[in-house]
Amino acid sequence: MAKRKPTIHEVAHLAKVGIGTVSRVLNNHPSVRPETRERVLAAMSSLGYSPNPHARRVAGGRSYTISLILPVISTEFYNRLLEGIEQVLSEARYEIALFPIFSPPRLQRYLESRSLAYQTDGLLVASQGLAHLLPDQKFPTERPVVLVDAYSPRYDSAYVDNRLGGRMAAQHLAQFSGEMFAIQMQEELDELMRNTVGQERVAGFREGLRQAGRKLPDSHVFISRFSAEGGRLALQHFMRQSKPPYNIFAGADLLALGVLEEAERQGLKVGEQVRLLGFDGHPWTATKGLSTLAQPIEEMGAEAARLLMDRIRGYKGSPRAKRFEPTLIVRKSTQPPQGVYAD
Amino acid sequence: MAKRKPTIHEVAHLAKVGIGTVSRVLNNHPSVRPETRERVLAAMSSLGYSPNPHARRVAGGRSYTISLILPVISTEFYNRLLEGIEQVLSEARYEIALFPIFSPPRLQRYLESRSLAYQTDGLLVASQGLAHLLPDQKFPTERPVVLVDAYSPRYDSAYVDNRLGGRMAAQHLAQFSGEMFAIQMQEELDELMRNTVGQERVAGFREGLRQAGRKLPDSHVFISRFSAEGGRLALQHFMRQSKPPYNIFAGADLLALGVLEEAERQGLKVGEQVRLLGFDGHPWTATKGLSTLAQPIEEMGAEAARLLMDRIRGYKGSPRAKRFEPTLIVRKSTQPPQGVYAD
DNA sequence: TTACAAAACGAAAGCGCTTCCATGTATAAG
DNA sequence: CTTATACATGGAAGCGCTTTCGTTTTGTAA
Repeated sequence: MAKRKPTIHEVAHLAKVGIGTVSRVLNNHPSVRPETRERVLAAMSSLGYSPNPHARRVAGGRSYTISLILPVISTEFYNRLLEGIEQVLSEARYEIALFPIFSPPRLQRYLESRSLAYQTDGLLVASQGLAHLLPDQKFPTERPVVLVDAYSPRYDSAYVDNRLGGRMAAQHLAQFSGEMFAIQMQEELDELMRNTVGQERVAGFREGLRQAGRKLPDSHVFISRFSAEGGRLALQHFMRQSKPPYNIFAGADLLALGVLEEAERQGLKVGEQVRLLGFDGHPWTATKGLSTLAQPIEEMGAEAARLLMDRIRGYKGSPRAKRFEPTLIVRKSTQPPQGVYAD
Repeated sequence: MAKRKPTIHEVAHLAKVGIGTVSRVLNNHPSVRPETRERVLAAMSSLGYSPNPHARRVAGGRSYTISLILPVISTEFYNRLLEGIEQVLSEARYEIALFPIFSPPRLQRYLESRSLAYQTDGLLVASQGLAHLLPDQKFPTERPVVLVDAYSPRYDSAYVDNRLGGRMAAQHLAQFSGEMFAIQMQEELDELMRNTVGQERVAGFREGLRQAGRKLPDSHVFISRFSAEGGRLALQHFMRQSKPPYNIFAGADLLALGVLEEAERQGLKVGEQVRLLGFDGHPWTATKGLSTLAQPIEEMGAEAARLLMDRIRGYKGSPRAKRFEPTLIVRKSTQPPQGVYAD
């Protein structure tokens, strides 16, 4: 028999206070004297107390949980996003329930009124173009909804300016001689992932190149699924049409990784015959010497969480959008003329 | 203002019964007269009532939720698995909380005592080799644990015999002339995904080929990440070493898909110059004419859910293992001598 | 020191359920 | 027709919290 968990009453008794005070300590209510709070905290840790979240939910009339709806790809991106979200929400003693979208019917079920997603106090939606799937492009819920890594005029959103990222890539790569190439990622899961991210980045890239007076023929854009192997195929494809040097803007670090692998296999020197710029700024790019456009993923997640908490706390204004910009990090894959590239 | 949700009291009042009876109807308690039950059910639907799960949890002392811990790959597989699990659990009025393992530290956090995963009534773990990460190879929880798509002597498990699948593949492909090849999938996420599935399938394949007196040189095994593009690279690799026909056992349908794509690109006729056998039995293999070893994924999920429910209901016996076998489905990618392959 | 507002606190009243116990009703046995 | 037994039911108690309300304590100004 597992010994029963201690309750708020035992803590109150041990700390010689009422249960109301214990609850106030739990919820960071201001009117508790510091020394009382200390005493309560001490009692808690000596008993190994942790509050029963279910009781909290029924008493509070809220679930103290939010739903995060996200696609099942790009592990690393979503891991970082979650990191940022969690940080903000845990301060508010909120939990996150994850809803990976495995398929369109499943999304529908998530949004049905009996499901867990529906029982939460708010929705964080991290899927581009998800709204397109829904009637009226609106989520069928009374609860607040915030988009993250996506933009819509109907909802609060926190997103990165991918188009700008593309232009920054162009600006950076334009310094080099040789032809320009791009790898555009394309998600496959039918409508669900009507992800415009890949398009936007490459569109920005194209735009930037035009401004710089450089060309990007359609045949120099390789459309790839989101995998390292896609990057390898892309480089093979480019090698079939042109001679080095190749200036390649990979729509994502993972694609760039594949290019690195294939370049090594083909004996091409990265930084000279292959100049390569990724997108995402994942930690491992540092050790690989990969230049990249770093996205402030964690901050974006944190901001989205804040927007949602504001709504949950009753904020009623019109939708707010928080736009983030990527940061260029230059490493040896785009062997810079000198140090960090300056604007 | 959203109108307050109806409670059990309103239902009781409308149906002219006590709240106890309503609760009994909710929980399928046997001692409710059919006509009373009807009346209560009618009242519920006329009020649009649905029970408050949080209240249920605090009153019942259980969370009526189980955790499903799963890797972030192979969407399709886990979608189907979830389908099977859901079916069983929803009958028992249980919810599923999903915990995708984005990274090892995150797994640790999931298992920490304050987290949601810990608050649930049981764990369903769908990750090969996950246990290896943990001290003593045991999950740090008092709650029942059931493995799905994985086996361990310490826990109840439901799994598919991958080795057998490999042998079946060998038996099937051995009818053809030409050299043998295999694509072995390998997960990348460090320890986390120490997934032996790919190995087992290929090991079984090798074993079966040996019994059939056929060879599988090491150089004919291409180790690939889990992506369609991996399959394309594999075929390129095989083409560099040998001439057609190629008899290829792809460790997964997704890899086989890549082989199909590359074969078309290279102008190789599938079923003649390239004989290809997948693994998984995903629905789309039918339209692609891909032969495959179908796994009873949904059934496996359902069975795992049943094992877990048994434990939650108090079953105390020693670990039970439920083994499933794949089924060979022959299509035109392994142009059969005649109809369906018979044992 | 007294007077009074503000801050800190204890305890009671819920939150919406499950479960238990007492009561009532129908059926079987005597 | 009576007594025993099972089944059906209503309602109170209780799950562990939050929140409100009223009381006590503290701090501050007179």
